[in-house]
Amino acid sequence: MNKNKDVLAGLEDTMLPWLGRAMKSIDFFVLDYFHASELELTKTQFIILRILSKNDGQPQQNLAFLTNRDKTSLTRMINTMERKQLVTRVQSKNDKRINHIYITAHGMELLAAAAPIVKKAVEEIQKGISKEEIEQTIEILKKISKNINADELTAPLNH
Amino acid sequence: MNKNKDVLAGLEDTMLPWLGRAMKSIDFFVLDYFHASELELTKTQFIILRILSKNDGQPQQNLAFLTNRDKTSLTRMINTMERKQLVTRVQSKNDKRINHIYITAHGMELLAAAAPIVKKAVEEIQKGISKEEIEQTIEILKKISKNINADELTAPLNH
DNA sequence: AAAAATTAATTGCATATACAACTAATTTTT
DNA sequence: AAAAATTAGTTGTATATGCAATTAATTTTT
Repeated sequence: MNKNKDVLAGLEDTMLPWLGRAMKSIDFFVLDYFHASELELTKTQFIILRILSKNDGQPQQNLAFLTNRDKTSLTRMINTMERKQLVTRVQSKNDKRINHIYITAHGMELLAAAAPIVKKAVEEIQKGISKEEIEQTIEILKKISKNINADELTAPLNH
Repeated sequence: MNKNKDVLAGLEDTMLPWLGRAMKSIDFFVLDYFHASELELTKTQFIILRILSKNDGQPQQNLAFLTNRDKTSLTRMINTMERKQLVTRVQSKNDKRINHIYITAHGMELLAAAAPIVKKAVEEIQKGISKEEIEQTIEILKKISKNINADELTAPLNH
């Protein structure tokens, strides 16, 4: 019975491992759902398209911030998505360093096709959980994000 | 105001995007914590070591199941971890197809070093959230995983 | 006992992600 | 105006992940 084992046992009473497991399950589930629907989109691509549908023409770095991703990760995401004609890069005329990212018609189509599939997946995921429970859980999740972001302000990051 | 936009707006009232954001924040946070402590471990490696510390000598496929990973992903995780001398593969004598995975002394050391760091990170993450709220949230997360797994039984997967 | 089916693990190919170092463009200092 | 600092994006290198197809070993059928 070592000290190490004690700490790790206590971990099961925290949200961390359960969040990890739930997220992992959800990732598989959504991936399967997309796959089964023969939807040529990944979860990340869906997230980026969704942001663009609300805020089109964002600079890459902004998009990285909005989707909580490292800018290098976003660069390569946009490479992939441009190759698949989901988005286009447009260099800014005012500042040649900046690429504005726009969703294409094809991107909008796939996003529209994804919407009902995501909606159905969410129904499955939330089955048997009351509206109040959902609201409470969302509040807790927001608190977690706030805790972390408040902490990061002391040591600003690159992403 | 198109149909697509409606569905996606409703998404914000579900747990899905908030879970995604919280998890993404946590991943960055834990990564930073490990990095700042100069701990030569990734989150995934930590998870696998933790399982092994409780259930040493698992066949790879079992380990994939226990950590909710695709078996090909696990094969490569074990490649990396074996290279770093965190674990060892031992071929079963009864069944030559099976590799049993054992944690090494070095692996145990790093796991022990990680434990207090993880503990501290969890404290930050859960700051200002009551014990009751934590318990309730864990129950919801369990329900989510159960919903998904119940669903997958109808179409068994490879992982 | 031989053939067929199943199983555990691996490899090929593709996506996603992050840190460090870099390039090119712009802004701030001096 | 020239030098220094900052900023947006890219590239190199590394980890992590999944599906499809493959290999090798074992079990089930015939």
